[in-house]
Amino acid sequence: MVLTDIEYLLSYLEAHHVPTIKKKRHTYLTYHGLAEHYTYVLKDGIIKNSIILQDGREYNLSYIAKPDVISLLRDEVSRSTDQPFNVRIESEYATFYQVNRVAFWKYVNSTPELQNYVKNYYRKKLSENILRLQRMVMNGKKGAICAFIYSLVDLFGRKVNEGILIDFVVTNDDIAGFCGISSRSSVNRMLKELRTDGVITVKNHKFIIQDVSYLLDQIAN
Amino acid sequence: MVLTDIEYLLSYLEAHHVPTIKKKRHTYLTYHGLAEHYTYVLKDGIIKNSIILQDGREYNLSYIAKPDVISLLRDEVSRSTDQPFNVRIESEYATFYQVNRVAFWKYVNSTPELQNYVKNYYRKKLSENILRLQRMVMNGKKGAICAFIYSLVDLFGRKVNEGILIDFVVTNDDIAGFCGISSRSSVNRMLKELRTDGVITVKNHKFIIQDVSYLLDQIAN
DNA sequence: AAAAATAGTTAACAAATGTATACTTTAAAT
DNA sequence: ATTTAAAGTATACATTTGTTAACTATTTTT
Repeated sequence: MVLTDIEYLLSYLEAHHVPTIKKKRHTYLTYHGLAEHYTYVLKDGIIKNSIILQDGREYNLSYIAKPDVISLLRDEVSRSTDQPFNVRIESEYATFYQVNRVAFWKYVNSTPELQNYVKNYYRKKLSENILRLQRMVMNGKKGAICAFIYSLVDLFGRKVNEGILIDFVVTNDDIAGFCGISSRSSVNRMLKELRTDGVITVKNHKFIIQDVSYLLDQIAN
Repeated sequence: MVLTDIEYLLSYLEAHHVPTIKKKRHTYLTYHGLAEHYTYVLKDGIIKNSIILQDGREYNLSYIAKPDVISLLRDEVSRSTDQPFNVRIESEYATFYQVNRVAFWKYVNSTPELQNYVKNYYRKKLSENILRLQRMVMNGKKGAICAFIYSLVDLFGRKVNEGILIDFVVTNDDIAGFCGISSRSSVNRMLKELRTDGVITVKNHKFIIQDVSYLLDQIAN
């Protein structure tokens, strides 16, 4: 069996008994701007990347719901050790491999498989980001909400009788932070339209998408 | 003297007498979605990356105004040869090195300096994109215009008596395509506010930025 | 030179989104 | 168990942005 790049990384971390740390829901692993001597690899759990703007608003970048390197963006350049994002735990618990930053990069740069992983990581994120930028720029806020909800399908979607269950609780404020909408009441207004139009329903605070094609129609491509 | 990565690439292309092609203003080098057997490196001139959406609108990604590899995003994966963007020439002429795609990647992958260039390229673009996404998402359209005009300073800015001259003609429709504004008349309305507030003036169809700090104040960070 | 296409400007009105407030419901902390 | 904080909902009104149209100026094509 051939290991994928991330599997290769995880098996290495396991084999070398790299220590893990476990953190509780709604605690922070790292803070935007603070120096950090470790590189973290999410082992299991769900985290959210965000940035707090100068005016206090929270800008949400992404959820990460499966094993991945956290905050790879800046650590490679050795002089800048400040974290690019806040990392908050969104599942009950999340566990992370905690690797010394310098040792991590020494290891990566001496292993072709991992150099490849890093390059692919950057390219994949870049590609995703360009698409997301396009969707955010070329749509209004309602289109942004539709694009965001659609993006949850890949992360948390599960087929059920009524449609696609997003098996993860997302608050209106979270959505506001992802889509650049100014308040939870504006988010609510737009979600209500989606409910009225039979696009989504909410059950135990979780979305069920009943009409995926409606969402896609709202997203410029 | 130590060459930067891009200088290293250019000197290699020169040394190996890689052919160049020259294209006129407002012609296209590549079209989004069309297959392409060459990789292009901008030698000199100014180009614009864009995508035409299904509804006909044009989404502008970036200007490139100095030597750089064009459309690096997808070519590495050998099976997908379709171009990610339109590339249109915006200067009177632009010249490009034209390299066979397969040969280009063979060369890159056998040269540590260029592997490094590619990795840095992805990371730099990713980093820029995350910041641009933040600015586009967390601002209204007027903030988007201010962020866009500010981004022109690095590309085309030149210090003059009255302020910073953006030495390149950008139309209102171009701005609309970069900022996701729906029409040139909306762009004009917002630009007029900036003119009225003494932030910019226009001379020979070129912006002169008189108040950079105003622009920065409009951009959430 | 004439005609056609492209681009800038303004205005009036429509639609989308922001803002503030109040109230209710639910979850978390004491 | 009680209190407090967080989250959802609804409404009214303000502001921003979209839409359309008309007119002018400029550039490009014929």
